[in-house]
Amino acid sequence: MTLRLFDTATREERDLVPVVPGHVGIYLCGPTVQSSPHVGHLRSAVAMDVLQRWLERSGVTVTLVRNVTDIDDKTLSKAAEAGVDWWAWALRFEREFQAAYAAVGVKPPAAEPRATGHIPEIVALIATLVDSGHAYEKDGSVYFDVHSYSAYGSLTNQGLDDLTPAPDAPPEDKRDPRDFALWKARKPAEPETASWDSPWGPGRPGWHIECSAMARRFLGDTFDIHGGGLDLRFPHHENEQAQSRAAGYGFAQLWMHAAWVTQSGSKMSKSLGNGLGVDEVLSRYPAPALRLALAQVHYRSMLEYSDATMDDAAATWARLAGFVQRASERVGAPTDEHVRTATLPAAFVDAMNDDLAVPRALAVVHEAVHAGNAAATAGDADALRTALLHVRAMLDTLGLDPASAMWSASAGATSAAMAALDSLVRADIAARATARATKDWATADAIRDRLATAGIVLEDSADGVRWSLAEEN
RNA sequence: GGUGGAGUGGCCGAGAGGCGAGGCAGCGGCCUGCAAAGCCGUCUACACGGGUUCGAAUCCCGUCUCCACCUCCA
Repeated sequence: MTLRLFDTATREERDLVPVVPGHVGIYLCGPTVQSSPHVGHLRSAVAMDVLQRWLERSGVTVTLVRNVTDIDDKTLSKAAEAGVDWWAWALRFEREFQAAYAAVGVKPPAAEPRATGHIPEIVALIATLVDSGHAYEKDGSVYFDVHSYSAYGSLTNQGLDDLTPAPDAPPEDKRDPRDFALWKARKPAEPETASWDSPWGPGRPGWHIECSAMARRFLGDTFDIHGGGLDLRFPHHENEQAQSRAAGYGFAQLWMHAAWVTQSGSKMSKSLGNGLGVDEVLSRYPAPALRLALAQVHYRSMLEYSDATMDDAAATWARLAGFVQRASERVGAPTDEHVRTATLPAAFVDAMNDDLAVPRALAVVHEAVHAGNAAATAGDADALRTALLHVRAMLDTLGLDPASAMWSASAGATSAAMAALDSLVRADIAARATARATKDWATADAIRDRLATAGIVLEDSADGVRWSLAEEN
């Protein structure tokens, strides 16, 4: 198998050639936990989760590290405003982010390191840069000297002269306005708990250096893939790469960047204040529909978010889940082992290997669903069984198998509760059948309506009446 | 100003020189007491202007519009 991925650094698709055969190390820039997660935050995480699942399906061992930036200027200022300890503020939102990732089926990363938990590695890396002349200390802060590293700008295809410093940027004590902070000296107004000892005095790490240090700690000097949102390319990723390579490490071999989630054409962002909360969306739509909405547009394309986006995704999800359920009732569900090891349709494999072309892959899924439905209509059990297996196997690799433990409609209910509910619903179905037999449509419809109000959907079919829990939350 | 991305049918969204991806919605039919689901059939495209070619949504030139990064941002 050859997986081709678009490398943002070289701006071309490249074969993924792991540093260690059979193993892929991925570093994903996680959240700065200073406010609640919005839908846009989930995009890069879902994209990387799809990548991880696809690699694992191909027999590759994946180590995915997603950091938590638990200290920065805004965390300190917002916590101070709220009168809360900064570390409590950070942890509160860290939990919210974890819950949001989990809600849309993102696998927990192999490691989820916090910046504040890796001060020794950060200090050591800064010391290396100071010793080799790539960084300098000034009044207790340490800055990276962009002139000392000739490849600075290579990640984003920019020369030093192209970079125009913000006109209103404070002069600080830097040799060049483009130099960036590795270590920030403690300011008198900041709490003591927000500073650590260092060879340059008390202070805290700059944003970029923490990722360089943690990536090396968990993935080694050279690793395979570094990912994040498109907005992190510059300055964050450019700076990370400059630090790590200036220090002598190979760092990331390939860069992946996920595009925006937009609303009315504008990027969702904290600073614009137009971020749509994950909780709000999940209160209105099933979680797998949100995952589907986020995954079904290619990860490098803008994703315009609106109610229509979610309505479409919810309808698509209902169609997929409905097919899997009906088909399973008819020909039996394949075992999980069978689903995980099934041979995938070639068109699906080709699409996924072509820079994770999920939209194309989903088209193959839809074609299989259609083939399955047609087989069901024609009474071809073998063809239906094959379609069901293919559909579930493909959706499994996307983290969207409706019959998986995570997404099955009754996942939150115990089997005892479902059995009890079943006996009650069966009684109503029997009563309705009696009414229908005497063409008492009013009574029959009243029973169906009452169940619908309770969130139970009845469907008449050639095989009899089936009931299911409504998908809507 | 520098760097990068995008304009496809009513909507979403793939594709990237010749076989009209797929989904949603619409229309006609089948099934059905009705509904739901499903099946069969079907309409509507490639921002604009030139050019290359037997043939262009796809390549080339130009134009317009939009978005992002260059300051914290997934």
